[in-house]
Amino acid sequence: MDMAMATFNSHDCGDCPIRHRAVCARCDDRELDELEQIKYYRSYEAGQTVVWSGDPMDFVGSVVTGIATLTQTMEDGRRQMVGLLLPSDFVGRPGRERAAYDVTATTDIVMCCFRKKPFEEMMLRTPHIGQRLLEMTLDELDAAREWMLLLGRKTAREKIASLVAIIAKRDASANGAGRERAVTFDLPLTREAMADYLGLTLETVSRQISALRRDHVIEMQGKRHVTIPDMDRLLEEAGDDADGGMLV
Amino acid sequence: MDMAMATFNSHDCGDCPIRHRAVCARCDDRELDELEQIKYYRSYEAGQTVVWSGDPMDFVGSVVTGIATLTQTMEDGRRQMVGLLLPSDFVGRPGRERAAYDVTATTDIVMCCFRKKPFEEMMLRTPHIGQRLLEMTLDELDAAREWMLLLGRKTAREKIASLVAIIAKRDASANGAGRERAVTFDLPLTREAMADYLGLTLETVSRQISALRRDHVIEMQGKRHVTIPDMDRLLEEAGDDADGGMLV
DNA sequence: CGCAGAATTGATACATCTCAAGCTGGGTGG
DNA sequence: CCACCCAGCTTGAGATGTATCAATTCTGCG
Repeated sequence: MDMAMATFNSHDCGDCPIRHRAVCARCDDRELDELEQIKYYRSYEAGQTVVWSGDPMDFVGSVVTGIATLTQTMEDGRRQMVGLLLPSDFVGRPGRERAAYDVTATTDIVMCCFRKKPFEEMMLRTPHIGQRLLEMTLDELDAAREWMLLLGRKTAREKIASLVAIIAKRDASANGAGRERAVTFDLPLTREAMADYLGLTLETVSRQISALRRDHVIEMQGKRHVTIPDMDRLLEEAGDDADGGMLV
Repeated sequence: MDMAMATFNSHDCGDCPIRHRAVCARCDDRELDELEQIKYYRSYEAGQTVVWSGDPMDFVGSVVTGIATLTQTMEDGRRQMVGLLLPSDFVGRPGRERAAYDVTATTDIVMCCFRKKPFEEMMLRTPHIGQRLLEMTLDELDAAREWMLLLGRKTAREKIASLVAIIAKRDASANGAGRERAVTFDLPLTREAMADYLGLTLETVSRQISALRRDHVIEMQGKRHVTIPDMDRLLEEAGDDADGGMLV
């Protein structure tokens, strides 16, 4: 808890790091005040389960810091990650009683939660929230569809390259860096989580990472820290068009 | 065109077959009047492309009758279907200039289109539209995530069984039938389209259909008409829990 | 009737999975 | 402080499911 809160101590929406990107992005000061009435923070340590699929869920909320995942599990244990939740991403569905997926913290996380009932009522009165949520949901749907192409049609090597590219891109946009020079960052996922993301086994993930390393598409310092010497080369390996499929 | 319009001749929202399910579902009479101002119908024949990915798109709209697909294509030609559009499903994204996917009619279809600019303006004034669109988008996101599990973790046999189950379920709900007795319906997709849906080759699709037929999980009259003697058996083969993963 | 697109079936190749054996590095208790 | 331990990771060898290439067989239609 202390670890997770270390980088985030404020309870004031005004200096919230995700103020301009989360579900509250379009809210004016009055609306923010109202949201503050029903909000509270919760922290989870890396590895903890936030909610189990099928469990009742009496809140919705936003990831403030850290990374969480949405996964689906079949009866025999096969697992597929279906969402990667980064800061500002929304968890839960207004109008739904129970969680549809397992939500797991992969790093320490802080969430900004709203009690579901009051939030739903406020949504009806406050178009700004619904509008922003629609926008975010459409973005998620696009991401899910890109992911479907990856799962259905890409080779293991392309899958790994794609995942690395996605994380690199997110990091670049978070840190405001351009594409001009070598990018470096940490993989926030274990090999097993990557396998669940990509529809592979963890052994195949490991092998393909080794192969990309051998071919100098990526460089690694330790098991988690990655350097991309040539982003265009990586995107080529990912099978995306050179511009990374950006939809303006 | 005539074929497609045969089952739908009205231009009055009042007797529209998707009135209660489409993006206009929550609209009152006044709002419907306003929508009628900016709406027009278009028909496409089976096989026709409605829009190409990347092309400018100056309308949004709903499928009224027939079935269309959303597909993504890689540079080397690999294709993955990322959406199956049934009557009442929405096409296009408010705020987006260009189509993100290829939209193709797989049967003759009729679409109810709205000019994009006026529709966007009306959305800002009319919470009912945005609310319904949010609901529909969240449903699509759930469907996309179920599909991701299929693409990432299911075997070819399970994929085919799942697809048949999905179509059977939709048909049952359209025709109001319960689960009690044998269901029969037409596959609205070619083997190739099924392959694109499932992330398989068309040969594998064909082989697995033959296998399910041999094992009496499905029965077929001709190449398209299917009978399900035992729905629970089919769901078992699909790898879903017995209740089909219904989220109430 | 015969052609063309759609579907089936067969033989083989190959990518990924499975099972199994080590490796590595950071934390812990003796 | 060091040896051990253990989770996470890597690598290997062999099995297997699906893709690929190729040949027929259907089926609807001009």
